[in-house]
Amino acid sequence: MTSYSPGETAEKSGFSIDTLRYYEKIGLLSGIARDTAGRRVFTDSDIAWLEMLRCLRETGMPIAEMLRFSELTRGGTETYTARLELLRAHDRRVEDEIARLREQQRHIQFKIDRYADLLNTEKSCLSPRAANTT
Amino acid sequence: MTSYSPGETAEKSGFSIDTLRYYEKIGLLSGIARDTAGRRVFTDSDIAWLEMLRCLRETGMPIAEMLRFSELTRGGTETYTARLELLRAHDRRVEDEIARLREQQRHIQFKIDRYADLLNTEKSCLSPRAANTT
DNA sequence: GCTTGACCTGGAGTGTGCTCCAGGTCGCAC
DNA sequence: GTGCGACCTGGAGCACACTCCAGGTCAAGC
Repeated sequence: MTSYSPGETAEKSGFSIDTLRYYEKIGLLSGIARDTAGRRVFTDSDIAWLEMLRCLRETGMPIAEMLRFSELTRGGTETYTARLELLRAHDRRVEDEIARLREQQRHIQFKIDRYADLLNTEKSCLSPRAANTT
Repeated sequence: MTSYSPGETAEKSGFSIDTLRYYEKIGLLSGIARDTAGRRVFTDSDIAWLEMLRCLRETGMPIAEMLRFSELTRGGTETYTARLELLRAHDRRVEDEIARLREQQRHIQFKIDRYADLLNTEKSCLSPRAANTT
């Protein structure tokens, strides 16, 4: 099992070293090994867990809920159902968020079209003979 | 031209009265009329502008950029190109954000499937004869 | 054995976007 | 003319998720 220094882990995971420390402090990372000098030693499975965290984080899950998920993950088989439900609820929220963004994007694109039209009209006024070339 | 009290405006726009005051203070709303008692009086075009702000806000545009957009809007025809560019850039960011969410959502759904499989396997162990009924 | 650089700790500070509060004003209903 | 509720102001406070800092430790290279 390969092991990684804090610096390597930061680079691989995309979290800063400070964020890694912060995540350990609040309990999102647990059981991180130390070397004789007290420095953190990350494993492949730590990296995998960090990727999971990154995925949840980037889809807008609040830290508090990620904490709940990592507590469940520390539990055994009997927490599978709860974990599944948590992820499914989050998946639905992501779906809703995407739909909301799409909807708002339509409004923005409508505005964009309006401005494009206004600019066109303006151009036509400046050079009237271009008005028919629509 | 219909006019609206702060309370009505809050309800119609979805922003709280405090947020409306805050937006006026920082310059996102300008030229809001007052009645004789000094109370704000909003018009239909204020409401329309608030809808635009809501749209930009909910698609993740930072306040600083919304400020820039409202300054452009206060300018005349000669800012159309700049406004168009700003909106187009934002539209692209929204597009990217949606793509990013979709991509991360795939990872989450992969995890969901894994947990669902694990639960199935577990069930099969408890009642072995169900193992073939895949 | 000394320097260097990566890391350690606890705790304070930061940026963003609101949200709340104290103390006051106004207009209307009773 | 008193009470009430909606609103006003300036400014403080808050939630979130980090990010930075001071002061210190350790291992490796020269």
